[in-house]
Amino acid sequence: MHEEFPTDEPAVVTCGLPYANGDLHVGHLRTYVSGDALSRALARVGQDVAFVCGSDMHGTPIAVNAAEEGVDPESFALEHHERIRETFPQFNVEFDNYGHTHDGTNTELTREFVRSWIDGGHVLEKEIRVAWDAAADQPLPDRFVEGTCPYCGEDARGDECDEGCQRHLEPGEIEAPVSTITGNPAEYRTRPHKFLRLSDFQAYLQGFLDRLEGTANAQNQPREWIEGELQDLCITRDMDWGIDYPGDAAGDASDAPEAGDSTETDLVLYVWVDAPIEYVASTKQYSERVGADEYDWEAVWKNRADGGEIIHVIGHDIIQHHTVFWPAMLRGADYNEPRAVMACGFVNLDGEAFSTSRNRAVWADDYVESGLHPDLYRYHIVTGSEFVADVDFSWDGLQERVNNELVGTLGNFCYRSLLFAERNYDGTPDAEVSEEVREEIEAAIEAFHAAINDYRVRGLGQVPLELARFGNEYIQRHEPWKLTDDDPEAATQVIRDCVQLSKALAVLMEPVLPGKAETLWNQLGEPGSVHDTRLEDALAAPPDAFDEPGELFDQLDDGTVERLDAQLEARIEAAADDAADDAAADRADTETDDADSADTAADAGADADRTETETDDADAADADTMDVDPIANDRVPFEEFTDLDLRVAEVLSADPIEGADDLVRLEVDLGVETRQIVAGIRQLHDLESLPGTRIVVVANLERTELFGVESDGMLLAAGEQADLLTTLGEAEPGTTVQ
RNA sequence: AGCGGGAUGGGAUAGCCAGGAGAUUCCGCCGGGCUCAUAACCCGGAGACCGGACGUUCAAAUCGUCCUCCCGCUACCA
Repeated sequence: MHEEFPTDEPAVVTCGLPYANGDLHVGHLRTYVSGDALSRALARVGQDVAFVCGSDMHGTPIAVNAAEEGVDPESFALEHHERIRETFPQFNVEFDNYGHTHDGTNTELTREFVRSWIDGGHVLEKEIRVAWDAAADQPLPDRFVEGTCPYCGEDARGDECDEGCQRHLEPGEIEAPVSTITGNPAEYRTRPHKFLRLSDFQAYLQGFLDRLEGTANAQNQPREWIEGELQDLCITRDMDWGIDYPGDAAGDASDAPEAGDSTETDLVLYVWVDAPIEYVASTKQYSERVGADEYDWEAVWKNRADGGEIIHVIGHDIIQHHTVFWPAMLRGADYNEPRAVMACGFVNLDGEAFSTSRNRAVWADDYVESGLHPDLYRYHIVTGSEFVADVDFSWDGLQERVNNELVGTLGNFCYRSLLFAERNYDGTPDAEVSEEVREEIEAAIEAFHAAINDYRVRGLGQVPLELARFGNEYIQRHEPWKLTDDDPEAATQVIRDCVQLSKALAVLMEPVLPGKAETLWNQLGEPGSVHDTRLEDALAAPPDAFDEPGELFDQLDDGTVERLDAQLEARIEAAADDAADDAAADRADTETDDADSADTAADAGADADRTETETDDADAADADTMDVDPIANDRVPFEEFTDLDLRVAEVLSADPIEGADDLVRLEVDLGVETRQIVAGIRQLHDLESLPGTRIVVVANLERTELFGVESDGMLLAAGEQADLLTTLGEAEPGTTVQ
C-alpha cells in the first residue's frame, strides 16, 4: 500500500502530548525517546521529517488542580509546560517544534476544524444530563465530578474510570456523582451540548484501519470499537478553561455579549478535541519558523492527493483516541489520515506498575540527578523489549545492559580499535576496507532500513550492537597486536576495517544514542555533525588522522546502583507512610461526611484488607464460594428507605436480548401495570422456568436503556448467583414491600 | 462473554507473519584462549523435547482446532 521509507513526501513524527499537570517520569519518556529515535532514523535514511509535540494544557484536571493551588489554570499549565519542555533535551529528545494547546496556532486551527465539521453537517446538538453542583451553582464537567463507574462499579473520576475498567465515560454516565469543588453530592441537570457524529465515519474508519501501519495493537484493538454503531462524541464541556466552541462566537448573539465574564455558561471544547490538533499546529509552527521551502506542513497534513507520512507514537492507553476519534476528526475537516500509529506498552518499575500516587516512580529529575548519561536510559528503554510489550525499568537492569552491552561490546570495540589505530598509525591506516567488512556494514544498513519500515525502534538499537559484536569477533580473530611485527600489512588491513566499523557504528547508533554517537564521531576527527549524516556515510573513509580516543561509556558501578535503589526504596516507604495516614484520614472523613461515598470507600478498603489479612477466615468459611461482606456501618434514616418503592411482581416472560451475553428482557406484572425490566441473569437462570415466578422489584428506579432495550425497574436478587427474592405466601402482584 | 497480546534452557528475552539440520541474545554456571582493550574481548561446554492436547505436512516453536494460565481492551447495572 505505502511505499517504503524514505519517500518523496515529507513525514511528521508526533508523540502523545504530555499533560501540563505534573512532571515526567521514565515511563512517560519511553514514548518520547522512541519517537525521537524514529525521527532521527528517518532522517538518517534521507526522509524529510519533522518531529513535533506540545503540552496538553486544557481539561478539567488542570482546572481542578489550579483551583486547589489558588492560581489560574493558564499560569498553572504554563509553568508545567515549561518544566516539561526543559526536560526533553536532558534526554536528548529534540523536537523540531514543541508548542502547547493553548497557543494561538492551536486555538485557531482547532476552531477551523470544528467549523469544518459544522459546515460538513457532522455536528449535532443534544440535551444531556450533566453533573451539577447546586451549592456552587455550576456545572461539573469531567474531573470536577467523582463517583462510581456505571460499568464496573469502581471509583471513577470524570471522563474515565481510572481505577477500574479504564473506560471513557461520556458526560452524565458517572453514578453517585460528587462535586470535587464543594464535596457535595452532585445533581444532574439538562444542558445542551455539541456532538461529533462519529457514525458518519463508520465505513471510512473501517477502511482506514485496513490501511493503517504501525504496531499490531493499534490496528487490531480498535476493530471492535467500530464494529457496532459508533456513539456520538460529546465535544463540548461546561467550563471556561479551554478553547471556546466556535459556533457561539460566530452566531449566537443571544448567548454572551462579548463582555467575557459569562463564566460557567460558556461552552469550551472537550480536551480531546484540541489536543491531537496540536500535532497539526505544532507542525505548522515549525513550518512557519523554517519556511515552507524547507518544510511544508500543508504538504503533510492537507494535500490529500499525495499527502505526507503522518506517524503517531503513543502509549497504548490512548489507542482509541488515535485510531477512532482522531482519524474521524481529520476526515471531517478534510485533512490527511495517519499512515502509522505506534502504540507502546507500559514501563514497569522492577516488575510492578508505576504508581505516581504512591510515588513508586523514577522521575525524569531523578535520572538527571543520578548523573548518568541520557543515552544509557535511551538504549535500555528502546531495546529492553519489543515496542508493543511492557518493558521493565530498574537500576539493576540498567546496570546490566550498560556494563555488558554498551561498555563491554559497543564501547570496548570502538575504544580498542581507535586506540590501536591512533597509537600505531596516528589515525586511519592507509588501506582499503576489506570485502568482508564492507558487506557486514551493508548488511547492518539493510537491517536498519528494515527496522524503520517495520516500525521496530528496538531494531534501531540492536543493529549497532550486533555490528559491534561482529567487530569484537573480527578483531579477536585477526589479532592485529600479533601482526604488527610479523605481518604489518595484514595488521594495517585489520585496523583499517575496525576504524571503518567504528565510523559505521557512529552513524548507526545516532538515533538511539545521539550523544555518544557525537562523541565517537568527534573522536574519529570527522568534520561536520553526525546528526546530519546519511546511512551511506557509514561506508565513506574516515579522516586520515585523529587524536587518542577516550572510553566511550563508563561502567555503572555497584555503589551507584545501590545508592539509587536505596533512594527509590526510601521514597516508596515514605509515600506508603503518607498514604497510610491519608487513608486513616479518609476513613474518618467518610464516617461523618456523605453516606454515598462512604459506602464505596469502605468497600474498597475491606476488599484490599481481605486479600492480605483475612485469609484465615476465608478458609474457615466455605472458601470456594464467597466471603460475606461486612454489614455497612452507615445507618440510613427510615425516610430514605421509604423512598424506594418495592413491589411484588410476577414474571410474565423472560427472553434473552440478542447480542448480549447476560442480559434478559423481562415482562413483569405489577398489578396495576405490566413493566419491562432488563436484568443480567441470562447465565444464571433457566429462562423458560421463570414465568409465573413472584419476585421483588424496585418499581421507582430511574429508567435506563441497556443494549438498546429500555429497563423500567430493577429486580432484586441475592449474591453472585442472583438468587431471586420471592414471596413465601400469596402476596398479589403490585403489593408493596415494606 | 468477546476481542487483542503472551506462555521458549535457572532468570530475562529472540525466532513464529514468508514451517526444514533439536533454537537467539543478555545474565548466571563450567572449561579454554588472548592480552590491543574499561577484570573488558574471543572460543568451547552443560542446560529447554519451545504452556497442554489433538491435527495438517515428508517436515512445526513456527500453520489449524480445542484447552489451561497470565496481561490488556470492550457500549451486558440482580
